[in-house]
Parts: sequence; structure tokens; C-alpha cells
Amino acid sequence: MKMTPMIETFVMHFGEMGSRWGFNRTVGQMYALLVITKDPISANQIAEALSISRGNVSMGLKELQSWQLIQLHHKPADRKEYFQTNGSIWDMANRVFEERRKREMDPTLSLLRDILLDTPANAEEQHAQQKLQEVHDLLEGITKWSSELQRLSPEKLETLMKLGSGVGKVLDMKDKLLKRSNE
Amino acid sequence: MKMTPMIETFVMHFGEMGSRWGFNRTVGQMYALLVITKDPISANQIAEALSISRGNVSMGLKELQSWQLIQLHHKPADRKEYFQTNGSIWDMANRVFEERRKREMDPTLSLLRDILLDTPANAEEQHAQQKLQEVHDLLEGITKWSSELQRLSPEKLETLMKLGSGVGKVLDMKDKLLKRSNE
DNA sequence: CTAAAGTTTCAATAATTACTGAAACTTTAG
DNA sequence: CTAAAGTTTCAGTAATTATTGAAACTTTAG
Repeated sequence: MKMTPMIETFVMHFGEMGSRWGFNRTVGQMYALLVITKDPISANQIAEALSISRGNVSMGLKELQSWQLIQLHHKPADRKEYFQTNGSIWDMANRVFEERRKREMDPTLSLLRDILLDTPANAEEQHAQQKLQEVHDLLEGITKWSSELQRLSPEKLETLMKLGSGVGKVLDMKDKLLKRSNE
Repeated sequence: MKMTPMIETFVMHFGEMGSRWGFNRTVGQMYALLVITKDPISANQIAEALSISRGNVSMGLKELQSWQLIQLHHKPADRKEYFQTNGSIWDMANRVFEERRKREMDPTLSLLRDILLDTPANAEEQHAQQKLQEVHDLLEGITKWSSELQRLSPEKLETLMKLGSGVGKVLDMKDKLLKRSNE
């Protein structure tokens, strides 16, 4: 597996960005390679293409599987394992969002809930708790909203995204309609 | 500046999470401390409360300023600099989103645009480019949408968030109204 | 059951990233 | 202008995170 310059550029860039997206360089490279490669490829092919150790590939594949970003494939009369990206690019984005929410918000939300159960010991803690409540409400709001958006059908989501800031007008319409039906 | 156990728990947790949110441990701790502290505090107070070096605090404050998360304050008859969080928790979230978008999406979007200008050299690259186009469109969609959402007034945004998946119904309503006016 | 073909684990090490603290710099009161 | 009070920089070092590669493990064809 030799990468063409174009493909290599993309793969290396994904590696660089990897750490900002929540995984390490080689995992980023591996995923990029799997995204742009049509047919499923083996762990050895990945190691060869990226010039990284077989062990590292194994760990990276495990990580990608935990994100549910790749799928295992078996070819008939061949006991090697082959890998492929799982689902559309859209699915990929959904999973990454979901996984990052789990890692970046859930632990904090849970801690904040605990702290907010305590009784503040003095004025200083009183003020602190008020701030913590605000942070909590924000995180909870984002969490709830994003999980509700994910429940929306892809078509509806697309409509919503295309609408952009035009969504403001639709919200105005909503208020009018509700008022009318309440009269 | 001695932290109470409650405050310390929160501050240390923010430190742990820091790296997942795009900054390092001490920057996370510093920001947490500034969030829960009512009055502006000096760099020395921060260093003392967190038991970190004065130099580190200076670098962390610079970082937080680049994220526009904190504000400089001067007290009369005192040449020390005091710091305070900037804006509401909501503003904070907005800035963090914005900054992360810049770091996590813009560079990739720009690279993808460049690659997509190239003519594919063979069938393999043709397939690759198709995938890259999909990734590009996704990132562009998210970027555009999020910047349009940020342009929405806070009240509208709140309505939208409260609406949750109920937004689907509003979209249906919209479609009906449009159809009617087209007839 | 055995050997071959494959995968995974993990201790050692490399690479990266964060932190310290002393020196350099800046600002201002006197 | 000088000294004192403060801030910033950055080379050296510590801490963390990623990677290798050899050994252990697993699976299956014969």
C-alpha cells in the first residue's frame, strides 16, 4: 500500500488534527486512510502505509472500534481481518459528537450535581454554588439539546441546518401560530 | 487565598478536564478559580491558591485572554493587575465554541478546499476526492450553521434549545404554510 | 494435537507537552 | 533618573503521552 501524494497530504493532516479531536496522531492517520480507501484493508496494510508498528495499529483499531467508527470485515478463504469505515460521513460526525459529549461534559455534569447537593458553608461558597449552578444548567441544556437533535431524522436536521439563522423567522411564526390556536 | 474543600474539588476537576477542552491543566484550574471567585484576583493570588509558579500563571492568563475568557482590572492606588471572568457563562460557552471551531475545523476545511482543486490522477484518487468532498461539505455545513446560530439573539437561541426535538413539529408547520402560499 | 498465521499486550523507550524559577524586562512613585 | 514593584520570557527539567517490538496469546487448517 503506497499512498499517492494527495492521499498522503490528507492522511498526515488528519494525524496532526487528531489530538485536537480527541485521539492521537496515529489514530487520526488510520482513520483518514480508512475513510479514503474504498476496499477494506488489513492491519498490516495500515502499518505498512503509515510506517507504524503493528502493535500501534492494533491499539488504534481498538480505539476506533470503541468510537464505533470502523467495522470488521472477513474475506472468504482468508483469516485476516479487514477494516472499513462504518456508516456515512454524517454517521461519523454523529458518533464523534456523541463520544465527545460523553468525555467532555458528562463527568463534569455529574460532579456539579454532587457539589450542588452540599450546603454552602459561607458567603463565598454561596456565590460559588450560584456560579456552579449556572455552569450546570448550561451543560445540561447543551446535553439535552444535542441528544434531542440527534433523535431528529437526518432530513429534518438537514432542513434545520439549511435554514441557518432563518430559523429565527420560523420561531416567530411558531409564536403566532400558537397564539392563534390559544385564542 | 485558601480554597474551601468544595471549591478545591471543582477547581481540580476543571484542571483534569482542561486537556479535553483544549487547554492544559493549570489553565483549566485557573479558569475555574476565576469563575467561582466573586472579586477580581491577582496573578499572585492565583499562583498561591493553586500552588503553581508565577511564570506558569502568567502564561495561563495570556492563554485565557487569547480565548477572551478573562478581563483585566485595575484597582485605584494599586498597580497590580487583577483578573475576572469576562461575560456570562453563556458568553463563555460561545467563545469556547468559536475558538474550538477555529482550531478544530478551519485548518482542515482550508486543506480540503486545496486538495479538491487538484485533478485526481487515477480511479483511487477519484474515490478519495469524493470522500473528501463529503467531509468538506459536512465541515462547511457545521461551520456555517454554528456561526448563524451565534448570530441569533440569546432569547431566540433559548427558545430553540427549549424546543428541543419539538423543533421537528415547527419545521412541519413551516412546510405547510409555505405549501399553502405556493398554491 | 501441532504448527502456522494471525492478533494483542505491555514493559521499555521515545516524543511531546507542561512547569519551574531565575533573569530580563516594564512601569511608575518619588 | 533610580529603585522598587510588578510582569513576562524562556532554557532546563519534570510529567505525561505515544510508540515500538518482542513475547504471549488465539485461532484454525491439516
